[in-house]
Amino acid sequence: MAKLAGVSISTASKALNGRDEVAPATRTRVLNAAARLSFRPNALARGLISGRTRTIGLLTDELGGRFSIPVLLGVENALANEQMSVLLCDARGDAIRRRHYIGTLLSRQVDGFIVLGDDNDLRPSLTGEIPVPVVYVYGESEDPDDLSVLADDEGGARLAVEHLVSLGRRRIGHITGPQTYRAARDRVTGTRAVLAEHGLTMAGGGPLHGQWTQRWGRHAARVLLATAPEVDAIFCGNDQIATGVADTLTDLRKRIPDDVAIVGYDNWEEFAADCRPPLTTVDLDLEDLGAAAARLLFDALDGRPAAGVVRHPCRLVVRESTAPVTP
Amino acid sequence: MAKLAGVSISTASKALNGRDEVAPATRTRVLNAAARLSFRPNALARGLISGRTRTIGLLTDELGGRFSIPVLLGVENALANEQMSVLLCDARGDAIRRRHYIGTLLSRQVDGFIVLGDDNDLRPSLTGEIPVPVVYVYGESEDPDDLSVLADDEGGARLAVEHLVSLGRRRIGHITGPQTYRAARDRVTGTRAVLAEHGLTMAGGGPLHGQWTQRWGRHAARVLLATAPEVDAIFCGNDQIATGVADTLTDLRKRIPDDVAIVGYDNWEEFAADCRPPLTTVDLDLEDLGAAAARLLFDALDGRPAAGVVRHPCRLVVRESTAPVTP
DNA sequence: TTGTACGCGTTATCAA
DNA sequence: TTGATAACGCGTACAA
Repeated sequence: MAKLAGVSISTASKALNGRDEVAPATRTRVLNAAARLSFRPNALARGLISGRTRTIGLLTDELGGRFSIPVLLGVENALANEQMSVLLCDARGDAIRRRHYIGTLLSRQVDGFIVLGDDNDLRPSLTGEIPVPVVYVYGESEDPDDLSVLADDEGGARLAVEHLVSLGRRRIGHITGPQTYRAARDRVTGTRAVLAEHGLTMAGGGPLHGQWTQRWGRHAARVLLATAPEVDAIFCGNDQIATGVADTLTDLRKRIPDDVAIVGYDNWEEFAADCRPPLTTVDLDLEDLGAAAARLLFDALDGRPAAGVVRHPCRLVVRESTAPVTP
Repeated sequence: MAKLAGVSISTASKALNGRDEVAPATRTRVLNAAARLSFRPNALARGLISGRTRTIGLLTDELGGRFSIPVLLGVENALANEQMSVLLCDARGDAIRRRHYIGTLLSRQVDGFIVLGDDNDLRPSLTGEIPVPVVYVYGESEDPDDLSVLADDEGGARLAVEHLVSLGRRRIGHITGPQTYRAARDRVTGTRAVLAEHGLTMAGGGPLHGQWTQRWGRHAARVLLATAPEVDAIFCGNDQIATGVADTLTDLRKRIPDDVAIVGYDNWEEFAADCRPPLTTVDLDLEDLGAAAARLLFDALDGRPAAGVVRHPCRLVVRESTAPVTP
């Protein structure tokens, strides 16, 4: 290519990289030649010299789950804006595999890591094995010196319950997933806090913990209506549970939202928007979460590392399953 | 590292790469030193020499859709088994962005491409812009000289309808998505073929085309039952439609599967397994599809390129929404 | 069996 | 303003 332009290799390099120590005429000659040959500088050679590859490693544990993808998308998008690329590795929750991937990524000289949790519980820190910056996203690292970017589940629950209270609902129940999930526990905490602030107690006496499924929603709704027939709103731990709850309420001839309002969680479009009726729900803004993690990784790469926990706010999406109490 | 082992760099290289022109004692010394320093050969430098990076570019258009992820997972898994890595790029259906990504991936010297379609329609070939092997998966390339690995939608429909016929169902309807989708058309073709082979016609006179949603399923089921009240089975274009159909049948006091059997499509766990009743459905085996594409890419990288269309078989998953006709 | 020298494609330094 | 040269880390032919 330099030959085609009739200059030396180093001059061509300068011309292409926009350095100003090159004559305009020469530059255009080089650029033309490059275009004609559709020349692309070899990123490997560049990385070898600069020590930076403009590549980050994305380590996940459960890409199949529906939370990983939006986060991944947000990360990828933010990285692309900075001309960086993603090497994707799914360890499938296997420690051996994870170690192996870390080695692979390091040998490929990635500039940094993003570790994507499969649920939002605490997870062992990997930072000790990794000599480049690491950001944890969705799942929190056990090491408080690491940087974790998380969805604000407590805040999301607050949004949901405050919405119900503001609509005049006073007998609010809560049906959610297994207590072993931090997401479930945090949402209970947020729910309790808001109820207490308004001098209310939870209908049914406490949260009903079960599975994250429609089936559990259908069952739990029957239980809740048996123990607390006067319930006028149900906040559900996710949209599938909410769908099941809606099914049961309909079976029992309760009108939604007139008799009982329902709020879901996750804004899983296929469930929430197509429910009968469409669900008011909490959106985790996961794509934004991923983008935020990527930006914090850039900061670390630029020598401005951070530590601790960043909580990313959720958004309330209002649809037809909630409305003011009818007088 | 070589220093620590007290040998020259090239001797160390030979020892690590298992070449037999090195003394056993030396080798162990080198290996020890490498382990102590947790030495990892620089993949960039290797790639620079060998011309092969053991990296492939995965180009998608709509990672958000639920079909991409299983395929991606299958690809990633198959690649990891061959010690290869994936650079992930989501063009989001934008041609500009796609060109840009192709350039990025080429400059990073990927060994090959996998192009993941966002739906299974024909798509323009990218092979002209790409000087390394390319395999198209899920969506077919317009150029018959390219290699496309696709789900066998016609075959999947055959599985579903043959299952219904074998259960003694004779008045089979079909509710599916927009006719603009090749998936919908192919499944209609398969359905018609099987019905014809058994001397049957489609209940309702023909397929009902609408959206891929529960809402459409609920509506279309009413339409179908109005025009063909004797229908004893409904094959649905996806699991969401099937869920909607099940809802309406239940509303209309039809028993599933006693009065009407239902088959879905996709085996989308959250819908199919948690439906009332759980759905018999067709699984596209997408992870396998991705793995197959990866293996065909390896073949091409090894100098055994292929062309044309590979159709990957589907699997019938039988649950409670189908059963033999009661005498 | 081991070590020396070269080259992969690029950028940076420095001499011309 | 341009070009020669070294260096990045590794693998390999070839010399010792």
